Parts: sequence; structure tokens; C-alpha cells
Amino acid sequence: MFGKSINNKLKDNDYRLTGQRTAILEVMMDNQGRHLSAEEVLVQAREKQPNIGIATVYRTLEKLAAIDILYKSMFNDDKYRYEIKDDHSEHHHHHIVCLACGKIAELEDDLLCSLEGQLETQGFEVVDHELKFFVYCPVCREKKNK
Amino acid sequence: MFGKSINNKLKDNDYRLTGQRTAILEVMMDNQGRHLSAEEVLVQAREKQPNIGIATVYRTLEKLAAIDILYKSMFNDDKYRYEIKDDHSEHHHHHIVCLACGKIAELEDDLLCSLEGQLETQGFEVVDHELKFFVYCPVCREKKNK
DNA sequence: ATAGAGATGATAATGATTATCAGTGATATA
DNA sequence: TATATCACTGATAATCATTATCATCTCTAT
Repeated sequence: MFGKSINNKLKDNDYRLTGQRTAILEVMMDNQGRHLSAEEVLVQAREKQPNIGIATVYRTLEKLAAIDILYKSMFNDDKYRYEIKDDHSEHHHHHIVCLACGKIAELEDDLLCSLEGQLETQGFEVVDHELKFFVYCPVCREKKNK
Repeated sequence: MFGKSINNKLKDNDYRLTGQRTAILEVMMDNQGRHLSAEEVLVQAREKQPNIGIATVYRTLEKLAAIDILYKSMFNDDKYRYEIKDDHSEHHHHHIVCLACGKIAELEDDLLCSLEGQLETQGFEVVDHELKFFVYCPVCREKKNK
């Protein structure tokens, strides 16, 4: 229903697909590549499940992140944002945050692996990493320099 | 009083050095390499300035981060942590966070620069980046696998 | 000394997130 | 099919880090 990988993760974790959870997952699928706050998810989920409450949204997002269906991260506004993982990407992904317009772009890259290699040589077990670039995007850079 | 670079930054920004601010800066110097929360700074600052209040701590840390004397970042406990910048390090620095004991190690590395180069080719102006590795440190890895 | 600006501490307000709890719905077993 | 159990939900209170407010204090410059 949601793609093989997601369905497997749900099943592996005994995660019952209620109407509310389905609505939230649908919202996240509809917003592939975007980074939604709990409040934003609530608004969209209410279009499908008018009575859904914010607590359920938090609970569900938290759980979906824990079982690796969503990414959870924070940028520059003190609230967590969630994004659906796509099947092909590895467990790492990298964000490019524009300091002016706040737009967030993705950066997929493997250079980081060599850094991880170094760490593992030193006895660390690398589980994940998070990399954020803070930039002016081409558009805002233009505006800024006028 | 606090080293040339810090003093310059204070002067450039018309930042008056009151007793409270001095206390906070001293605390940060005493904890070079550690990542303190506002509350932790308060406790130590009170040893030097018994009446200092939490609001002043927040205000001061915020300002010192804005004028580039401190780093501000968040790890896995939903509170900002501050760390003094050392004069030699560049504007980027990278953290290695142990998922078991929470210890934070530093990683200085220049490989990231090539990534930035790519972004700049694409028209982005890279201002800063933040990279966190989530790992099991050698000690915790050992424990975990027993 | 004195006016005005900046700084401070106490505390109220805010805002995101989490906990609680009573009610609801699904499930499994007899 | 009835029923006991257990997970799930929504409303809302509680929490906790951070920010705003405001009266007071303290510099500094005239």
C-alpha cells in the first residue's frame, strides 16, 4: 500500500495501520522531499481525518522516525521537521539550508564515507551522521548583492 | 584579557564587559572543548557572580554566539549547548556524538571543503556547515558487544 | 550631578513537545 | 457471539527550554 520497504518496516514493528496513521503517511508521501513540522502535518492530515489530534500526530511521527520511515531533523527554527525517506537513498542525507529564504535542498554525496572510514579505524562505530550546509542560495545571493 | 581575537570581537561590536559577562566568558574559557547548556553555565557563573540570573546567561550566550565567540549547537537533548571557539580553528567544526554515553568528540577536517567547492560552482554561497556523526565510541562499543 | 542609554534580575509568557487519562475500537479467545 | 484485553485516540494539562517584559540599577558622557 505504501511501497514494499515501508510496509515491511511497519510489519516488522507490529505497527497497526489505523486511519490516522494512514492519513499521516499519505501526507508524508504527498510531500516527498519537503520538511514538515508536526503542525503542518496536522493541517494536511485533517483534510483526510478531520478529528485527528496533535498528540496523535506527534506520536505517529515519532514512531515512524524510530522505525526508519521518516527522517527527523531540526534546522533554524526550533521545531522538529519530518521528511519521508526514499527507498533508494542510504541512511545519510545532507541538507543545504538557505539563510535568507530558508529553502532546503538535498545533497547526496559519498565523500563523507572516507571520513567515516577514518573514524572506524579509530574504533568508533558510525551509526549515522548529519550534515547541514548553511548557504545563500543562488536566488537569494543575487538579491543580497544588489 | 581574553585573548586578542576575543577582545577584538568584543570591541568591534561595542560589547561592554560587565561583571556578569566576564564571569560567563571565564566559565566558557574554563571549559574549552566542552559543550555547556545555559543552565550549566549559570551554575558555574554563580560561583563568580552569585546573583547572576538565567536571563542574563541566555542573553549573553546568544550575543557571544552572534559575534562569533561561541559556537551554538544542539545535539540529542533538545537544548542548545555553547562552546568557546578557539582562535585557530576555522569557522567549521565537526562533532562526533556517542549514542551510548553521549560524549562528544571533535573532528577537524578539510575534506568538506571539496563539497563546498561543488556547491559554490552551483551558485550557492556557503556560509557555514555543521556535521555530526552519531557513533558508538570505542569504549561503549566494547560494552555493547559483550 | 544628571540625563539617557544600556544592563540586569525576577518573573511572566510563549511555544513546542510530552504525559495523562478517560473513552473508543480492534482482536483474540472461549 | 460475547467478552476480556490491549492498543489507540483526542482533549487537555504538564513540562521545559527559551524569550519577553518591566522596574530597577549602573554606567557614561555631557
